[in-house]
Amino acid sequence: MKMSSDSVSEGKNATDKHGAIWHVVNMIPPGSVASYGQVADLAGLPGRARLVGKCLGNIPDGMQVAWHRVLRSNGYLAFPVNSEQALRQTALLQEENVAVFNNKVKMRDFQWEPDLYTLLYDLEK
DNA sequence: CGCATGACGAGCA
DNA sequence: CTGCTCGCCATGC
Repeated sequence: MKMSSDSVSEGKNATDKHGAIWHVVNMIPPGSVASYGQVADLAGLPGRARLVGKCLGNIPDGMQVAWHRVLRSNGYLAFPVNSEQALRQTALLQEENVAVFNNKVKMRDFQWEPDLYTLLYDLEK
């Protein structure tokens, strides 16, 4: 059958991407954090860090996503110091024993490192 | 059409 | 550490 190359094609539409992203984010274990780029990579969207940020800013009402475990690759929270969002994120992180100083987390100590099983199985579902 | 803007990131000076 | 450039791409003007 013929499938017009426009509008369709490319197996992933926006919805699929959002789903993949939220799936990855919700796999980050409590007490660990991941960067936007890391989430993008694990979601099969290399180089799409900004897309991850966009998704986390458009979480459907009611859906539960561990958005607070995602921050910049350099360890800084993605929000301005003392902003409402930064304060809330800091509180949520400290509740799971993730240390936040000066709007920043030490990635060396808290960055999530998925084990092989997670990479081969859990991330595929 | 170009141009600016994002919950971003890596490289370089 | 700071600042600048370029890559990324959806959106809006």
